[in-house]
Amino acid sequence: MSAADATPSRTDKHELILEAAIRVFAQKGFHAARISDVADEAGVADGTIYLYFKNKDDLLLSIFEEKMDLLLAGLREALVGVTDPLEQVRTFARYHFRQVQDHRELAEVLQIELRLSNKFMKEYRPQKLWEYLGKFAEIVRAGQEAGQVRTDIDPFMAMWAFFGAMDEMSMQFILAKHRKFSLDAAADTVSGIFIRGLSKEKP
Amino acid sequence: MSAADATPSRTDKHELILEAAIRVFAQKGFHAARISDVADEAGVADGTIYLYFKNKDDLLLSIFEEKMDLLLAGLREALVGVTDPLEQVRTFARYHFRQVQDHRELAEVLQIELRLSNKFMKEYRPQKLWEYLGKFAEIVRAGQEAGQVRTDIDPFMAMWAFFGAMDEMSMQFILAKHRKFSLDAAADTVSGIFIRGLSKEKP
Amino acid sequence: MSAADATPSRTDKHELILEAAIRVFAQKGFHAARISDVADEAGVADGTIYLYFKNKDDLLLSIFEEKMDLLLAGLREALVGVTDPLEQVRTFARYHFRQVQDHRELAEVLQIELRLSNKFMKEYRPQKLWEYLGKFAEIVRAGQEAGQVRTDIDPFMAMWAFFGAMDEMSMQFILAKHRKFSLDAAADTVSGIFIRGLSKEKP
Amino acid sequence: MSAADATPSRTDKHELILEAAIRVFAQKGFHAARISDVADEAGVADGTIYLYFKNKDDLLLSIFEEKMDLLLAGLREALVGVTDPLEQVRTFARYHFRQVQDHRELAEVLQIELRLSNKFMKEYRPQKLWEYLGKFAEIVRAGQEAGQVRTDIDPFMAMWAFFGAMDEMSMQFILAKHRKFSLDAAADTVSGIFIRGLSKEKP
DNA sequence: AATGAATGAGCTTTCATTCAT
DNA sequence: AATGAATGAAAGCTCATTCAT
Repeated sequence: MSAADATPSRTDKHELILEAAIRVFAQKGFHAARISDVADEAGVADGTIYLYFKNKDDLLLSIFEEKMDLLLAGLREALVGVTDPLEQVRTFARYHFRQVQDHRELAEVLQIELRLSNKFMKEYRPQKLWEYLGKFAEIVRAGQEAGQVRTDIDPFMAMWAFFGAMDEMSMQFILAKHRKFSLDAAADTVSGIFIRGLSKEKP
Repeated sequence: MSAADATPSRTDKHELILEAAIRVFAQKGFHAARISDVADEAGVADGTIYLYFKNKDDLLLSIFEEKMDLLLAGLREALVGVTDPLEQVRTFARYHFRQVQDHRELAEVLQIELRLSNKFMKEYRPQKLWEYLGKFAEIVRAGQEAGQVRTDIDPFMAMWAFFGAMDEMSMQFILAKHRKFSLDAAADTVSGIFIRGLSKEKP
Repeated sequence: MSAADATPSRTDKHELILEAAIRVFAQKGFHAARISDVADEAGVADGTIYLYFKNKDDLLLSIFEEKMDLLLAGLREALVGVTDPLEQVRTFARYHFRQVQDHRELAEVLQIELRLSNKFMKEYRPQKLWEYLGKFAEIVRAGQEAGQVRTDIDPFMAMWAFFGAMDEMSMQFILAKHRKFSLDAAADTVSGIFIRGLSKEKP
Repeated sequence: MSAADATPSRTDKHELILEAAIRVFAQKGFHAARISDVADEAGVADGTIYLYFKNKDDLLLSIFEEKMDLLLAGLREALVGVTDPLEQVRTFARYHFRQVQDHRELAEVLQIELRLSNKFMKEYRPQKLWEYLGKFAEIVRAGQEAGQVRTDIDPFMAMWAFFGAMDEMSMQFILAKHRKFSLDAAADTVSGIFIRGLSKEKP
C-alpha cells in the first residue's frame, strides 16, 4: 500500500505452487504425484492450483518454461567476457553442471520427469531449450569462422552431441544418489573431449 | 522348423507378444498403449499376455532385456577384426546408429518410452545397458594402455558422454520424423569428435 | 426517480441479477450455467449474488416466484371485461402464448430449466402456478354453473389438460428455433379444441 | 449349451443394468444418482456398466430408446381392430395412461428425468417419441378424410396438444404420490375433451 | 455493501489385472 | 493353454459457496 509497494504480503501463489511441484515431482515422479500432493506441499487447497495452472500437464510445462528462462539468462551472463570460442565451451559445460548441482530437484524434473510427458516429447516444441542449446551452435560457428574449429562438423550436430553428453552425465549424477560422482569432473571431461574434438589439428 | 530348431512346433507366443508390444508402444507410447491394444496386435486375448509376462511394466522391461542381448551380440560381432581402439570408436558409433535406423520402432521404445518408466530409471539397474556401454569403456582403457588415448579422461565418464551424445542424436532422429537427418552423418560427427577428443595430442 | 418511486436511489441489484440469470439460464441451461456466468452478465462479483439469493436453486425459484406474480396479474387484467366462460378460454390461451412469445428467454427458463430442478418438481409446491392455472378451473366451474360447459368433466382435470396442451406447444415453439411455428395458430388450436371439447353438445 | 439353448444362465447384464437404472433414476433423480448406485442396485461393479453403456447419458437415452420401442409396439397392438378414428383417440389415451400406471418408475424417468438432460431436450431428436405420437396425427388425418374430424385443425398441432395434456396429467399423477388421482378418469377426461373438441359439429 | 481468491467435497470413467470356464 | 467378462481402485478437475478484506 506504500508508495514503494514492495507487496510483501502477496504470497505469490504461482511461485509457491511451482516450487512445491518441483519438489513433489522430483520426489515421487510426475505420474505418481497427485495434485493433492502438490497442494499439500504448497499449503493450498487442490482447487487453488487450478486458479494458477490449467492442469497437471500445464504445471509441468510451466516449470520448464519459467526455469529455462532463468537458465538461459544465467548462461548469457556466464558467457560475458569469455571471448575465445573453445573457452566458451568450457564455460558452458561448467555453468550447466553447476546448475544441475545447485538445483538438483529442478534438474531431476527437467531431465527425467519432463520426458515422461508424451505431450512434451512429441507435440510440444521446446523452443526454450533450443534457445539455450543454440548458444552452443553459435559458439561452434563463431569458432569455425575464427579458424579455431574444424569445419567438417555441422554446428547443430555438434550441439546435440554436446547436449546429449552433458545430459546423460547429469542423469547419472541424479540417479547415482549415493555413489560418488563429481560434476566438476564431469564438466572437465565433457569440455576436455569437445574442446579437443572440435579444434583444428595443430599443423 | 529345421531339425536344429529346439522348439519347432511352439508358436512362441512370448516372441509374438513382445514384437506386438514394440509396435504398439512405439506408435501410441507406453502409457497411452492399452494391454488390450497389444493383445489385439498380437492376436491373442488380454489374459494371455499375463501367461507370458508378469505385468505391463514387465513387458516393457522384457523388451529391453531381450533386445539388449541381441544388440550386445551384434556389437561384439561388429568389433571383430577391428583392433585399433580409435577405429573401434568409429565402428561402435556406426553400429549403434545403424541399429537405430534398422530397428526404428524398437529404438523409439528404448529411447523414449523406456525412460517413461520410473521403475526403469529409478529402481531398475540396467545391467544389460552397462554391458553394452562397458565395451566403450574397455576401448578407452585399452587405448590408454596402448598410448593412443589421453589418460586424463576417466573411461567411465567418457563412456557416459559418448552414450549421451549418441542417444540424444538418435532421439532427434526419431523425433524429427519429417526433417532430414542422416544417421550416417551423425555417426561420423560423433566418432569424429570423440576420436580426436580422446586421442593424445600430436607432439 | 419519480416521487412515487419507493426506492429511487437503489440500483436494485436483486432485479439486475435476476434478469441476468434469466438470460444466462436460457442460453446455457441451468446446470451448465455457472454462478460466475450470472455474475459476469450482471456485472457484479460472484459473492454479491449470495447477498441477494440464498443459493443457485434459490435464484431459479426466485425467477419463478417473481415472474409468476407478473404473469398472474397480467392474466387477471386480460380477462377483465370478458364475461363468457368459453370466450375466457380463448383469452387465456391467447394471453399465455403471447407471454411466451414476448418473453421468450423467461419462457425458456420456466418451461425447460425449471423442470430440471428436482427440488422444484419433487419438493417445491408451485403455489403461484396453481393460482395462475386455478383461473382456468374457475372458468370451467363458472361455465358449468352457467350451463355452457359439460358437467361430466372435472374442472381440475380439465385444467391440467389445458395447461399441458399449452405447455407442450410452447415447448415445441421454444425448441423449434428454426422451424415455422406460429403461436397465434397454437392459441387458436388449443382454444378451438377446448372450447368445443368442453361445451355442452347442442341439443 | 442344449440344442434349445434357452440361455438361462446368461443374466443379460444389459437388461439387468437398464432395469436397475430405471429404479435408481426414478428414486433419486438422474443427476443425484451416482453410477455406483446403479451398479449396486444391479449387483455389478461400476466398471461393468461401461461394458454395456457408453456413459451415464447413454444409459438414460438407452432407457428411452428401448422402452419407447416396446411402448410403440404396444400402442400398435392396442389399436388393432379399432377402426373409428374418434374411438382410436380414446384407445390411445387409455393405453397411454395404462402404461404410466403399470410402469410407474419408467414413466417417472421418461417424464421427469429425461427432461433433465440438456442433451436430450436440445440436441437429441426423439425420433421414437415422434413415431409414437405420430400415430395420433395419423388418426386425426384419417378422421379428417373420413369427414368425422374438423378440418380447421392441423393434425400436428392437435398431436402436441394431445400429448401435452396426457403428459401433464401423468406428471401430476406421478408427483401426487399420496393424493388421489385416477388415471382412468384422466384417460376419460382427455379423450372426452379431444373427441368432442376434434369432431365436426353436428349439423 | 461488495469483492473475488480460496476452498474442498464429490463423481465419472479408465484400464491393468484376475479367474471361472 | 487360452479366453475375455468382470472387477474396483484411483484421481483429475469443477464449481457452488464462503469469508477476510
